[in-house]
Amino acid sequence: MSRRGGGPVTVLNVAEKPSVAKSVAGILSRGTFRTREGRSRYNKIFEFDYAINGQPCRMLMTSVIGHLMELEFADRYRKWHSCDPADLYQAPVMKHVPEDKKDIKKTLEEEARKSDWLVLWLDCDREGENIAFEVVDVCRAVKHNLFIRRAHFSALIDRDIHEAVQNLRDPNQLFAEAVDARQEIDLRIGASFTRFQTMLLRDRFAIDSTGEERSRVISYGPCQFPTLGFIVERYWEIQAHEPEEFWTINCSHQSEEGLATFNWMRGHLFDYASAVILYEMCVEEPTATVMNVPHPRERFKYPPYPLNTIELEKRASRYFRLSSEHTMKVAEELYQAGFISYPRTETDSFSSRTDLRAMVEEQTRHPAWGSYAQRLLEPEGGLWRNPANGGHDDKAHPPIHPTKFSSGESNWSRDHLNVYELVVRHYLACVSQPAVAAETTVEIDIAGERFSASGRAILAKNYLEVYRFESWGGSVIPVYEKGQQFIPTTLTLDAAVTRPPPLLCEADLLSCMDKAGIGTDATMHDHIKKLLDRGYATKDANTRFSPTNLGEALVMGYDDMGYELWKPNLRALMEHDMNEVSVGRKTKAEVLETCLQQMKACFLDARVKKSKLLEAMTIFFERSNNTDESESQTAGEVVRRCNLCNESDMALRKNRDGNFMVGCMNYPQCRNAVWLPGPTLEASVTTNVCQSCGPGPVYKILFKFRQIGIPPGFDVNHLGCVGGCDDILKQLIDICGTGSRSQARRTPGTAPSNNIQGSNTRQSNVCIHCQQRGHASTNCPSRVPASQNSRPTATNPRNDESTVSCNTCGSQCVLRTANTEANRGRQFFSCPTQGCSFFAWEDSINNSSGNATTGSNSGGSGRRGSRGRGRGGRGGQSSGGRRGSGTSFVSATGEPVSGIRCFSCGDPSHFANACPNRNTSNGNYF
DNA sequence: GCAAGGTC
Repeated sequence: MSRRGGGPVTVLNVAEKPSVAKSVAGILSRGTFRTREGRSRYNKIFEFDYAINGQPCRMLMTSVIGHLMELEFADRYRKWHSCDPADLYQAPVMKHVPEDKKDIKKTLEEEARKSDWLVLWLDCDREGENIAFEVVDVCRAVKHNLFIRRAHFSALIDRDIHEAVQNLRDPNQLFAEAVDARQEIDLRIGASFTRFQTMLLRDRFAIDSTGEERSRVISYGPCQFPTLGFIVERYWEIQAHEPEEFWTINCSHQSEEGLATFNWMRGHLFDYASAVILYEMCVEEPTATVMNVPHPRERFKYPPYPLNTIELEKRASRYFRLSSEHTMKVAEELYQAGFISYPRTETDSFSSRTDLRAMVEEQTRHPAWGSYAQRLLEPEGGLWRNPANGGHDDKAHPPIHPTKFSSGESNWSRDHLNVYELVVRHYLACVSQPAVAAETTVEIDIAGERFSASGRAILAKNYLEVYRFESWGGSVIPVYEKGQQFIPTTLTLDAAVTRPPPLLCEADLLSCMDKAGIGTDATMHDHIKKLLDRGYATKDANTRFSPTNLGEALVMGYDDMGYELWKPNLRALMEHDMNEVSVGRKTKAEVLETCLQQMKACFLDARVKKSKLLEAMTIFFERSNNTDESESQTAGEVVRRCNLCNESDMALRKNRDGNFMVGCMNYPQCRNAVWLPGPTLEASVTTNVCQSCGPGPVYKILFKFRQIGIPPGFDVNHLGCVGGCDDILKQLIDICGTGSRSQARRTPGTAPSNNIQGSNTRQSNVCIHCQQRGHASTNCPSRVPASQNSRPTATNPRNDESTVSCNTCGSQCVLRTANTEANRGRQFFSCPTQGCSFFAWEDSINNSSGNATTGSNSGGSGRRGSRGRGRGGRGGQSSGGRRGSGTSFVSATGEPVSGIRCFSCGDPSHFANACPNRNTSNGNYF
């Protein structure tokens, strides 16, 4: 440590924000500092004496307000028309202090001139380090020989602050450089794409009716676009969803003790015939036998982790429907008034040095939760529990917690009351014991099918008493004894339909951003608000987001170019590079060069492919009158009146990829569309009217298919109807698919479209059998009742193996015999494992090995053929039935068994319960 | 007029 001969040195201390300057001054001076005004009315200067490592110091403590500087292009590049946007990848950039920060700069300059040392108390993260160097630049410019040191602290508590000042270090240049690189990349990419797309699109299209096009900015940013991408992607997922029917057997039992609702342990089946067979067997032998009654098991519901910014925003959105942006505004005001701690924090664990009980003590006076706080402090109550550690620590701020008691201030709005209440109740919940319950599960067997029912008795609510935002329901079921038998009160076969996931709500969006690393805890709400301000998305009353036409068109345009500029990957790569710079594995210059080079190439290519953006916009917007372009849109030939909106005609069209569809001319108001087979080479509307489809007239279309694209047996020429009567068309779509965008963009987990009647999944009440509206598939007039004609279509020769192993769940499948009118005596395999929905008719299994005959071991009834496990192959053979080999099952002798397919998609490599079509993340597919 | 990052 450098010292000057004997006398005190003057030390200028600078914090990132006024509150920290005041706290640090208070701690170091033990509350004896003097305050004077600086040039900025927010940034006071605190003075006190202190000794650093024995060196007497005259301390001056002041602050900035976040970044002091902004990055900007050199003058000549600032006007939008001053240069080609591509030039912005090389244009000189410089940091400057914006007008509203000039007074802070002046204070720093004045105080630095008087000082010998400069000690930097910025937050201990990359941005803080970067701000530190901004402060250094300003101060050194007026005082070249300043001695510069950095204080490292993780919390504004005495021990940390005293330790920090006695262990001053050098500022971390690498951290600051990582931020420099981030700033420069963000600016160059953001400005170039924003200028490009604004100038390209704004004047060409009538984007809004307010006549404000001239001032509209169609911005691009590496955070705002991925955020928009999440919204659009979910919207497309909903558009692409095709409802699929499934069946489940439900059972209930009403006794004097109450009602028990039993769930089928297979869950549900997508195959109607299988479900009916199992159901009919249950109905014919409906006696339920109680298989086991395990002892009640203790269950816990744990309190949440300590509150950080993202959780505060998510919960305020869920509980009070506040926008994240508004929540932060209210929280900031509560913080400024001293009622809650600093609201921008990633930290969700309390330091072991925090006085947790003192904060509870404060709240004991509150009329609503005071008595709970009091009980928390009573040791005999046993309600206290040290808070869990959420695993995040930004090393700068503690979790959000109450800092001052209030039972409501006169100037508080309802939102202030709500946010304060959330912070307090959340804190009290964190230091409470979890809720406890006893759960019992009863399992019954009806005709070989298993059902279960659960009851839950809440033993102690604990934290739920104070955390009114969460609940945990109790339910009571009658007591059963093992072996007990009863006849169910109801036993039904019920149909349901898969539903698309909901639009993203604000909490979902924040989670997506958090997971993908888009924005920081302090800026996420800004990015969301920006999408609304820019007119890229809208938010409904349930805080769910939809893209606007503009938002969807932009994402569609870039997507069609083949770029993932709207996906989070780019930001993730940039973040990764920033980390590399901050640990010294890459230099700032290196990262800037490679990243900007790639982005410039992408920019230039995007400009070449600008027609994709224009085409996407054309789908949603009229051409503006103030352009001289004369790209006319062909109206297409009318095929029929739109059977969805009944307001417009539907016309035959060909999209830019050469795919044909018949779409409503009222698009985008009406999205009714029928996509035609992918291999369609030519299509033209004829004057030939279909005699069976209505409401008429529905004109037939003359197709010419690509010979190479259609299966053998189909003619390249076909006169077809899109009204729903044309089986050939249906088959071709089933086999070859369509050119539908929704199909092309379908997420990997959704089933292919075979809906010839319309891909407009907003109208989801379509019978999946006849594709007509107005009835569910269970009531479909075209359908033969399953009990009369429920045989699967499998035509494979009889299988000679009686036992197969389910490769999905690893269990031995059981050979059973159907006992229903339609299928009496027919044998089938079913997997006994709970939750595994494997079912296969024994006579549909094709095994050419001709081994031992079936049935010889199956006993009189054939219900429970008990065999050795057949998995794993024989001798040196590998298990030919493993997934991926094309056959999922092996016989008892190790031979592969073919002919068993997934009920859902028909793929022989898996069964329905492992079908990727069901395995989507949204939890709404089954 | 453009980005995202600080913060009053």
